[in-house]
Amino acid sequence: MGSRTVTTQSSRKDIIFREAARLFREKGYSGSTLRGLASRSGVKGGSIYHHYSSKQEILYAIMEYTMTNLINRLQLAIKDEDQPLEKLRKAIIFHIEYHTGDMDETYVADAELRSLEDDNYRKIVQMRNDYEEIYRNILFEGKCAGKMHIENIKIASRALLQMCTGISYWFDPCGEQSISEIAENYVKLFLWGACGKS
Amino acid sequence: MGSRTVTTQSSRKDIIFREAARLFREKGYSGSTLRGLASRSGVKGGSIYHHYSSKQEILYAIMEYTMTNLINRLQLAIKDEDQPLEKLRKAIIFHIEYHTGDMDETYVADAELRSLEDDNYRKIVQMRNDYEEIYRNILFEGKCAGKMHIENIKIASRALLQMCTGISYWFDPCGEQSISEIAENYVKLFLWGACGKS
DNA sequence: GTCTATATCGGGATAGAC
DNA sequence: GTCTATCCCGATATAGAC
Repeated sequence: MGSRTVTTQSSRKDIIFREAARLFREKGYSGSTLRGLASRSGVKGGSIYHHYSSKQEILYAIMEYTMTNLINRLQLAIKDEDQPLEKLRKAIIFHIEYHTGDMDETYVADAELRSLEDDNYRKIVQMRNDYEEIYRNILFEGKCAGKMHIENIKIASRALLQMCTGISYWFDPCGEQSISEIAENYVKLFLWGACGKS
Repeated sequence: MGSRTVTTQSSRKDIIFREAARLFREKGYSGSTLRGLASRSGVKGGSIYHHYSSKQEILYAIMEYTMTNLINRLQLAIKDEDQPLEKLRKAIIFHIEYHTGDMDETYVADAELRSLEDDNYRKIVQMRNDYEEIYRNILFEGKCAGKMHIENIKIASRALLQMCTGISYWFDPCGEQSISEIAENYVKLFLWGACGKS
């Protein structure tokens, strides 16, 4: 997204981007129409094509932007931490905070893989794998250091991420629980389980 | 689904039902066409309407059938078990086995809520809530009995179900790991966490 | 119960004026 | 940079023959 460094103004392209994420989240990619997107963005149908060359390009832009952000910021969030348990904790919290902060984009990035055309599909799958690999590495380090007892790292990392990503399916920013409460709850749940130390 | 009690033959309606679940899973409800469904089912487009009155009715049939099955069979799976931990174990295993056995139907039931029209939507949301409530009750019993240390039951039950449902997003029936291996792995993970007893 | 033919509508995308 | 007008296609659904 071409966010300006100084001004607080959103360009029309930014608005279309944001509204597309919201619309795709609500109705799915196939269920969304460019006329509907135009209407929410305050323009008429044809004007979309001044900013994007196709519907598919909008979807790809959302997913590429989201995955790039996820990977870069996750690396930033854990780079100063050596202790595996603490590293995992920071990674989990980052994932949850990003997924509850940019809920529309992350939901789309998570749910609309099947709507990508071949080339786009390959690129995003690759990025998703890169992201997950960071979590697998953390679990692997923790296991080697004897801090975690994980039988199968692939399974555990998937379970962890799915459990955390799922928060954005029901999280209500106006609800009673704050993000950090929920996040800490998930960290404990994954580290110590339902029967572990309270 | 009108499954016969004796014969092994699938009626055409059953075939359409099954192929619809497969198609909706691959392309999403909005992304699927009745022509495509007809083609996979071995009939021409118009013939679908002899069995179902609309595309929406097919989607609802899949979701209603799946949710009914889930609720009934879950109750059956845990009805003879009093011990909370063992009850939870059986419930988790049931959920995973059903979700990996009828992958297409359960995926659709999980992902296509937004494609349901108002009345259908309300009914399925109600059923989904009934299903989740059974899990919440198990966690509640376990907590009261002092067997589980769960801060927030709503959060924990959602985390659990999302983590388990997610298996059907990547599970490969031809892969190396068997369902029961994966299921036991998940049970351990949820009960004891990544740092608990191995 | 399945077919062919068709009505009707709404979608993505383009062209050219302002 | 946005608009209006339009092209073209494919979608759901219906009607009536076989």
